[in-house]
Amino acid sequence: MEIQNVKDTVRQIFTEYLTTNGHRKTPERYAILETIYSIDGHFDIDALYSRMMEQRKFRVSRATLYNTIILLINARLVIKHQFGASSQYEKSYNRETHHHQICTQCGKVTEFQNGELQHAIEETKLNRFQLSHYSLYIYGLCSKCARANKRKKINNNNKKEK
Amino acid sequence: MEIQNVKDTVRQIFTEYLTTNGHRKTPERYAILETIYSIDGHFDIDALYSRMMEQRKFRVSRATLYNTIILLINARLVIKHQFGASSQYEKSYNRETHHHQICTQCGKVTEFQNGELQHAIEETKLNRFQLSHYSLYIYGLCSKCARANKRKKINNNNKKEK
DNA sequence: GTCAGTGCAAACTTTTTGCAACTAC
DNA sequence: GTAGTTGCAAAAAGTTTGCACTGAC
Repeated sequence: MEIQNVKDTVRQIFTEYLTTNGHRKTPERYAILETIYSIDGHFDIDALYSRMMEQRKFRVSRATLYNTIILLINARLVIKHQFGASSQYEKSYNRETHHHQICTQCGKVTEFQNGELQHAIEETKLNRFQLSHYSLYIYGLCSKCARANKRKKINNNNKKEK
Repeated sequence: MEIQNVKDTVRQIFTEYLTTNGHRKTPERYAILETIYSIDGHFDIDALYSRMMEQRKFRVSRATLYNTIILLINARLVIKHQFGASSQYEKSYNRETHHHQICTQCGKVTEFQNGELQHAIEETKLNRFQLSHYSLYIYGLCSKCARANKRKKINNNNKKEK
C-alpha cells in the first residue's frame, strides 16, 4: 500500500473511532496521527514533539501528545513499547509484524522478521485470554559490542601478563 | 532443587561474580539477594524495600537497592521487566522459562509456560546477535475484563433501546 | 452555548547522582 | 589506610494533573 493511501486509511479509522466513542475531531489529533505515520520505526514523546515542531510547524503540548497517543493505542493505530527509560511508540497499521533485538550493552534496538516465530506465537493456545497483540524482546550483545568486548578482554589479559 | 539449596547456590554465584569483578562483599548485598530469592513472582523496588524492612528487619536505602539490582542482573541472577510504570524484577536462577500475559484493561500480569513456544524462540536464527535472554509479552483481555466488557455492552444496548 | 480538549505549569513518581560517612579489604 | 559502598537528600527524567481558556459540536 502506498504511503498516502495508508495515511488516508488510518485517518478514516481514527475518525470512526472518535465518532463511535464520542470524542471531538480536533486538528491537533489529526496532525499527531499524520506525523506518527510519517515516522519509520520507534519514537518517544520527546522525538514526536520535536518532529511536529520542525516538520509540520504545528505546536502541540506534551500533555496533548500523551492524551492523543492513548486514543491512538485504543484505536489500534499505535502500539507502545517499554524498552528503556521512556516509553517508545510506533505506528501499527499496515506494518509487518516484527520482533525486537535489544543490545544489553549499548541499548541499540533492531527489528527482525521471522514468519515461523510469528506463526508459533500466534498459534499458541492461551487459557482464558483474548490476544490483542504481543511483543517479543530478545536481549543480548550486538555484533559491535561483542567485538568490542573481545578486544577489551585481550587487552586486559595482555596487561596482566606484563 | 530445594529452596535453601537454591539460596546457597545463588549466594555462591554472586560471591564469585563480586570477586571476579572486584566488588566488595557487603552484608547489604547478601541481604538483598536473600530477600529477592524469597519472593515468588515479580516485584518492584518499592515492594522489595518494604519487604526487607518488614521481614528481614534489614534497612537499606533505595539507592543501594538500585545499585545492587544492577549487579544481580549482570550476574544473571535477576531479570528486569518493564510492564507498566515502574520496572519489575524477578529472580532468574533455577526458574522455569515462562512467558507473560498482560491484561490491557486491568494491568494484571500472569505467567504461562509453553515448551513449543520456548523452543521456537530459542531456535530462531539471529543474524549477528548473541542471545542472552528474552521476554515475550502477550497483551489482551483477561477473562474477567472480557466478561465485564460484555456485560457493559449489553447494558448500554438496553439503555439505548429504552 | 456547552463541555470536551488544549496549553501551561505544578505536582508526582521513579530513578539517578553528588557528597559525607562508613567499612571491606 | 584507602578506595569502593552506603545513606541521604537533591536532582533529573518522564508522565500526570489542575485549571483557565478555546473551539468543535
